[in-house]
Amino acid sequence: MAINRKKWDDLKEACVQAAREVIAESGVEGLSLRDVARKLEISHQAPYRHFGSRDELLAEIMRRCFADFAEHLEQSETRASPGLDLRALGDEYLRYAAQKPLEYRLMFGTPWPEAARHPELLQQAVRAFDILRDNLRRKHAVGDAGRHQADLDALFIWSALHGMASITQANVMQHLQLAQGVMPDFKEDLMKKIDLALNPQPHPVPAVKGAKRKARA
Amino acid sequence: MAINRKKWDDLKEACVQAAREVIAESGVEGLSLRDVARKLEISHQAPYRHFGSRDELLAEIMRRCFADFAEHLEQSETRASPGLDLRALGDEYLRYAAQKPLEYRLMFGTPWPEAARHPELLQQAVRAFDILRDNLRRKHAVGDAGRHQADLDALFIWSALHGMASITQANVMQHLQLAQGVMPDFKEDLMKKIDLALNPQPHPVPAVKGAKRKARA
DNA sequence: GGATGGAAGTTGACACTGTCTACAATTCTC
DNA sequence: GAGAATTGTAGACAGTGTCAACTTCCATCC
Repeated sequence: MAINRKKWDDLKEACVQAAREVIAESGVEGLSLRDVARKLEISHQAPYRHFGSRDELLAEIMRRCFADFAEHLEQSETRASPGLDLRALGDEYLRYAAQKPLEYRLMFGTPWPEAARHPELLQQAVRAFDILRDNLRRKHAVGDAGRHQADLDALFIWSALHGMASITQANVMQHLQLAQGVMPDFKEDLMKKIDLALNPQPHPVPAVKGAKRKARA
Repeated sequence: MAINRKKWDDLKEACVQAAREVIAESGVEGLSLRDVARKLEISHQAPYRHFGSRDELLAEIMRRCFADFAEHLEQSETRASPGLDLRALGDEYLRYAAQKPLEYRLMFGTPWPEAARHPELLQQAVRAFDILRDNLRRKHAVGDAGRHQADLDALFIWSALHGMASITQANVMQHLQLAQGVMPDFKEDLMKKIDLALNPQPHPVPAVKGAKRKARA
């Protein structure tokens, strides 16, 4: 039993691994179950013993990406000193998107394969969002008003971060003829503006490159 | 000559139109040149006389979407009273995304078909961004520093707007168990935060729905 | 006028895909 | 070991994008 179970897991695992390689080589659109089978030197129907369809394989890969993503975010949070955790969270979000563009595109740029039919996928995705939301809830008063504001803040941060991540990856930025030095400052400036939006300053502060402000407790 | 030319344009135009219908019915992924041909009751190879490949047809549709999008943004700008133009621009951006989700997804959610090979597509996309950028340049000092800041502001606004648009369309929001009334407030709150980030307040102002402030000259 | 050349549209083929069905082999259970 | 269930294979089907050869048509030139 154990042996059989192991073999089964092996091939399923191998399929996922091979599929990720195919995606890395040819993109999500280029993923084909037959490519996966060829890579593993098995018949073109073997993967169907473990995944009912191409979409199911894709959903499994996406689920793992979200789990991996959420883990990264969680780690960054526990590493950061208190008060800087939001900043660290944003850094980690953007670092992940920059370092694993294919995974990021897979999670946020691919039409979801019938989300309702893949609850585990959904669960991991919500988990990632909850890390951000829980963080913000700690900064707001308890009660309905606090939760309301925390959710709005979370959606705003997510919007800005996701917007930047996908714009950066769209490789259209090179054609915008941006002023000298804008691209390297993009991230820092965006973080600063998020901070400003969440913590309106009593006194206007001139924008200084690299300037960071601590989030209020 | 004129007749011939017209016939040619007719079929090319009809292909684009039919393709947009197919996309509206089955999504970008479901677009097939053979579907287009069937819809027009022509042979499956006829569209190839006008578009070298499926990607080329897609690029043409995307180009038109961007042109249409840019036109909408421009109109909103000329309609708005001065000082409110940025606000109107953001409103129009989000309205367009909400009312034409397929077009928006096509422009910003589809992997571009080799951007370098479709300069007209790129040109229309940059045109849309330039509307936002030109608007911001008017609010900043002339010179390198002003251009630098205007570009950063434009990228930030674009990030936030695009982030919100794609998050809203991802139909994942329904599963986030957001607090009561968060979704209807999402847009207004995001706009307010963009404003706060761009125009830091000398004195903290309580958030009032619909409050608008004039941008600094 | 008629010949001619090129463009537009058609037909047929090829390789590829996802997925269904029928079959063989392997492994677990009794 | 016999039977049953799981796992893998082989073949087929409809669908796709795209190449090549063919027909049809129309504008141009003699």
